Amino acid sequence: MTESFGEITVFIAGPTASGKSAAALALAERIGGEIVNADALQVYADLDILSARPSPEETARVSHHLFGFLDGAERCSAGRWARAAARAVGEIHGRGRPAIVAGGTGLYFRALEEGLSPIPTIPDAARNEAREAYERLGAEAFHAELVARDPGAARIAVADRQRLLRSWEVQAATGKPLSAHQAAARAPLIEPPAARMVIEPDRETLYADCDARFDAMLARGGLEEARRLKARGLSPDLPVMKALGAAELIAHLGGALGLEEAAELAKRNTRRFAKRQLTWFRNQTPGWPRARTPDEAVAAVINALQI
RNA sequence: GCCCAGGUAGCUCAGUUGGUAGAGCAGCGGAUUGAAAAUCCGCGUGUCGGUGGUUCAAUUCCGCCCCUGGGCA
Repeated sequence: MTESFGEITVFIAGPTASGKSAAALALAERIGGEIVNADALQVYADLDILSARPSPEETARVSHHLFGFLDGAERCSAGRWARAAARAVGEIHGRGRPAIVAGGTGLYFRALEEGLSPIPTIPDAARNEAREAYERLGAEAFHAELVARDPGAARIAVADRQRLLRSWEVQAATGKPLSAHQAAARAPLIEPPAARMVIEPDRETLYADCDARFDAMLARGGLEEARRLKARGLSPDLPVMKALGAAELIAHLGGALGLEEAAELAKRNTRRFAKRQLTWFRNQTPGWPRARTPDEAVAAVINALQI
């Protein structure tokens, strides 16, 4: 819209169904920006309807990046996403335009803005070894063994299988404790954002919107999308298989649940997820300004940019 | 109008032989360094329908009233 905005970055974060995409789109049109996805599941090509990806009409209006760019058989990660996002932001700036990073994955924003401790990609062999050891030892002994090698691992809860495995596999692959890696300095992957915003609707509205959106997904063919994903026969461990809605609908297609039941479960799990996101943003991004609606968010960002 | 049954957490209910109450589901708070839509930790949130009475003490017993469901008219 004007030249004055130039090569800046704006973050728009918020829980699922809070209207982030709409806000990002409106803002992009106002300031001539391009949008970069910061949502962990919207990166997968297999999830269009079920991850509420922007429509063709929307992507025709403004350039969108990092949506549906990975096959479901692949595994995204905070590091992988952050590198791709930094590249996308750089390219957008190369065109002299603002980059609007929008999504609901708090860790991704942090990885981009603050960086992650440098740790090499863990080969499958180490991952498998960790899982094998976990099965063999059981959580208790696995945790004890881990702490013996890396006292820093003591803060990981015994029941937190995922972090336990991560810690083990990093040590196995690099010969150095995860906590030592994490003590290393982190470097931001991009220049500091010119504005950051969290859309934080009131709880009742947000939950009602979560429920309504799932019904809309079903109406738009969500069940068919789940059927296609199920037909691929991918490993249930892959992130794409954990998508809210997809997981419940696939369970229904397998005969485990009635459709009504699956829908209720999907809505409930979506509400819980939205709550976890609110907790993250409340406590992990305390300095970011808040808005209750997409419109307020856009207005506040514009205002902040003009000061 | 009369007769039953019931009114306890947001919902469905349990319970207290009188000492102000607890389950499931829903919900709430927190952690978060490459699976993060993941993974994990913590928390009953309550005028026991209302009002009088009996009692040291009533959510519990008694009376009356209100509400809901069923039956009879």
